Amino acid sequence: MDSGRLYFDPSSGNNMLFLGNCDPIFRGIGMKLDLEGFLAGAKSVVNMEETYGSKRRLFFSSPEDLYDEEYYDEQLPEKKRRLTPEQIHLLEKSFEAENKLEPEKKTQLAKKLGLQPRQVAVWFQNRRARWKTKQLERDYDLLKSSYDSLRSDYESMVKENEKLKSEVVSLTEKLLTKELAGAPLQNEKSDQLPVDSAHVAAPQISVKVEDRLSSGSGGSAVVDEDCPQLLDSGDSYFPNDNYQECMALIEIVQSEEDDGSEDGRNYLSDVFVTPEQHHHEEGEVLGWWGWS
DNA sequence: TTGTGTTTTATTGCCTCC
DNA sequence: GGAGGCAATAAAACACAA
Repeated sequence: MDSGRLYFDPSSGNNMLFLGNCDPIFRGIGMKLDLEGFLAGAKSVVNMEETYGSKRRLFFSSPEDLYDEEYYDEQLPEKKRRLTPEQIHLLEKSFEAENKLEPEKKTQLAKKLGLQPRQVAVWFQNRRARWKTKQLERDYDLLKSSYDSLRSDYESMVKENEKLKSEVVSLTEKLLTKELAGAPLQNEKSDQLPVDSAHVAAPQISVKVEDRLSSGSGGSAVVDEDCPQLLDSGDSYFPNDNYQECMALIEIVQSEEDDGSEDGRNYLSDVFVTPEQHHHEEGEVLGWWGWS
């Protein structure tokens, strides 16, 4: 560790290589050498494998070199030196062009920068890692804004839905009130509540027909115990409260209406029915009104 | 000045590909 | 099996507040 490090010597303006602490036998010994000289092929000193890792790197051609005074310096340089802005600029430019290095390009770049090829490789490796991290952040931001937008759409739709539901309830009430006031609605029903279109959006609610028909005056509609089910048993557009409110009104209307109707039917009987009843009720043609 | 957090450079170990 | 890539990590360098 901490061996073969490059640093910039401000006094000479040269990139220098720090050799020391690289091997048990050299531990504690530090030395400097002129990198330019090294790169130019100064042969007496360094025989270095490019690859670090588990391999042992050889710094001296012979043990004698270890004791050669000219390579020592009392003042130990920094262990790690940051690259100069110029070096980084060139590396960045190369990275922009290509984020992976061909071996030739690596050597070429290393020479140009006065660095070891290994340093260039490491720089690219770290640069790729940084790029990846940034890319992940960008992707996260993108997904988050997309999620936020969808969520906001969803929330406004929920609000709109609530609004429409309360509108339905209030209109239903008005309708029933009108009916209670005595206005015959038989002819209006098909206009106001076309069965086909109504199918699309209503919970299925039923009134037991036999109950409705059983007596002249006392026959009250009874809500089927199993009835308050929605077609889609999951999310309801028609909360239980509203449903019960409506059913209470229907009960009143129906008990009023039974007396006078010709066939014992009113438009509400067409409206509130379960699919089961739609099939089971004998002799009765029941419509149904559903919300989707 | 010092403590602390962040960034950069370098190492290690594992994996894949040829 | 060697070369090269990547993830994880160490450690130096740097930035900055107190």
